[in-house]
Amino acid sequence: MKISTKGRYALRMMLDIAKNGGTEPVSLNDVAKRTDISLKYLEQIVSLLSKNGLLKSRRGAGGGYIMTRTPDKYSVGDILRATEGGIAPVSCLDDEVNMCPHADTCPTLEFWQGLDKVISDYVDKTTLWDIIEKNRIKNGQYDYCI
Amino acid sequence: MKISTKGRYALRMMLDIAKNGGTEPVSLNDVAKRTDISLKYLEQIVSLLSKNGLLKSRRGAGGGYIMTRTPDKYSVGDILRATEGGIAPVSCLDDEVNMCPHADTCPTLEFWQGLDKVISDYVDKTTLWDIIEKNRIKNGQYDYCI
DNA sequence: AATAAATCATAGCTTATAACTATGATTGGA
DNA sequence: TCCAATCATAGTTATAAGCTATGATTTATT
Repeated sequence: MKISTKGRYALRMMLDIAKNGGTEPVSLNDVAKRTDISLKYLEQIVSLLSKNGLLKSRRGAGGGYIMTRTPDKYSVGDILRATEGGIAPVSCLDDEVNMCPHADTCPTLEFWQGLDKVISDYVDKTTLWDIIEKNRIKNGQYDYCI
Repeated sequence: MKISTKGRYALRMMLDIAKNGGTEPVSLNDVAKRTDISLKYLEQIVSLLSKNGLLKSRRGAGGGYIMTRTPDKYSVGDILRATEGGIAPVSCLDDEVNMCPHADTCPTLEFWQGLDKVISDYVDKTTLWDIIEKNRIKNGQYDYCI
């Protein structure tokens, strides 16, 4: 029941780009230094984010990544769904492919659906802006544990 | 972000024992047949449940496992915590051992704590009785997908 | 007392996934 | 033409999941 590093690092990265980016693109190299994640691993994760339309890229020198919307328009759910492979607590709720043949009689399915819902509701209502705003107070030096 | 088979099977097993047990112990062999889980794997999982006081055992012929309380006194959270190794979405929230050195400045910690809370609240408020009761209506043949 | 049915304990095994690292191609501004 | 960046894909290593296997111990029944 753990979020993987992909999801956690993606959140770090998006927060970093939200803070340090403006009209100019933010290079992954800079993100890597600030977030303490290897450039090569970030490249893999960022590819998921841009494939899913959360970031757009500019190639070549002076390039980098730019947000496609304002921080309050990104839910953490958007970010986790793009990078984890489905955030449902059981795989049969992730998509039609994993949907089980006897879902209609499974005694525990309803319970798992309920759990999925409280998780989804929570991650969908929290935005990047919320997280940034709450941390504005303790403005100083920070480090991520997760 | 998936619950493992240990947690899911433990829930199946507890439901099975709740339904099929009374004053007499329920043997794992019977549980194995009904739930379609291998006896050997069930033995491992049940050991976690009895270590944590969720079941008590009677050894020898005619033995098996008996519930220590009524189904409405078991939350699904009890069962998952006994069998998964901590249900928090990030390991630094599981226990003091994994607690991170710079938790006081981590910008995302509060978000994860909030997620942990909605999950805990949900699994703690749902009991075995709730699940059994909801399935009493569709009384017939059933199969678990999960 | 012997047998069989059960739990209990621990080790091993096989597969999948996580978490990266490495190599190199492509793009585009200075 | 550099060089700084993204992009694409393959390879590597470590860890954990998901079991299976072996055998000991306990206890009701015959």
